[in-house]
Amino acid sequence: MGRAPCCDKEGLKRGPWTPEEDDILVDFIKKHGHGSWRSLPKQAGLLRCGKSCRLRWTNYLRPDIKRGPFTEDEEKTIIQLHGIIGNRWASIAAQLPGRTDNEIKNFWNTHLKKRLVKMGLDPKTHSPASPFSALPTASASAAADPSSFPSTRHMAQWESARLEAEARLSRESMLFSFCNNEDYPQPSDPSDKPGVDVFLRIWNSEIGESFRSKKGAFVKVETEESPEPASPASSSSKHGSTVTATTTPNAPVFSTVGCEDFECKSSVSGGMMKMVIGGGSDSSCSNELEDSSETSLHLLLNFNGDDEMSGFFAEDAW
DNA sequence: AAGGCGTACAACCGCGTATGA
DNA sequence: GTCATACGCGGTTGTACGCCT
Repeated sequence: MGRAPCCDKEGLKRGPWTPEEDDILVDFIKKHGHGSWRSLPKQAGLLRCGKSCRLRWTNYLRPDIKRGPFTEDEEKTIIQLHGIIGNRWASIAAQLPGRTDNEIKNFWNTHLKKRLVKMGLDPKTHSPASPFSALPTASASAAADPSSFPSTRHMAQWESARLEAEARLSRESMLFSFCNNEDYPQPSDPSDKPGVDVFLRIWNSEIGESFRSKKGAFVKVETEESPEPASPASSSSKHGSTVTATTTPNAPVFSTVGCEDFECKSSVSGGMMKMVIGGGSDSSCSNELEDSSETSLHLLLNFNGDDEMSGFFAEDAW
């Protein structure tokens, strides 16, 4: 399929935008909306291609863009989501109102990626780097046993704390949101609702959409109250995988949401939270999903209970 | 003061995909 | 079903800026 050129390059301006160009673009979009980006520059009187206008608007001029440094909560969200879905900046940005994919991508590449590398973690997999990688102090045994690696435990402990809070909040949200899942209320600013159920948000976001679009995908996340560290050897089967973590006792809650050939069940009862996303019978598809989800969750949840998480966000971790 | 170097971020490029004729 | 078009996304580049020597 032939791809149309982005624009007529002749006579069009490139490079940094001037304040005058910004004003023209903002004024035009305020009055007319952006409509077709391709025709916008001509209509607005800008010597730019539509693509450049769209980028300038979405990444810089849009009124709802949040400026300023990333908060710790935003950093945590980025790291967590990146560990799960990788370089899907647009999906990550969808979870951070006011932040653009470009901004998050830049922040990742200039700050967070380096921090992970410095900590001896592979920024792609978030798993401990091999003993042959850049971290000279990482012993072979630590690399072989992620649970013994302090940095991993930092991440894991934070993740567990989130899970605990999310399990608690799930009790309150599941009954209502799953009954009306098409209109699940998204927080305008997640920072207003710290700990809001990430599973529900993910399920109702593009990320969830990507899961739902995989017919036959099957993921099972199970948490149970236990004083013992989660076993690294979680069960894995044709139907999905099981991951365990510590939660607090909860009142029984059970709800189900689904579509034609896909189903998401969740329950919280007597200290056990169980979430099952499933459907179909295509095991090859199932395996594909299991790999990424299981690996990430295993890594994050496989830890001891000591309090070392603060180190990840400590100054010296930069 | 000047040059070198590293960092941060805006902008560009090219590919994948959705949509409509 | 095929093709053309437009848009969105992720990777990469260019450049301004600050710090260090």
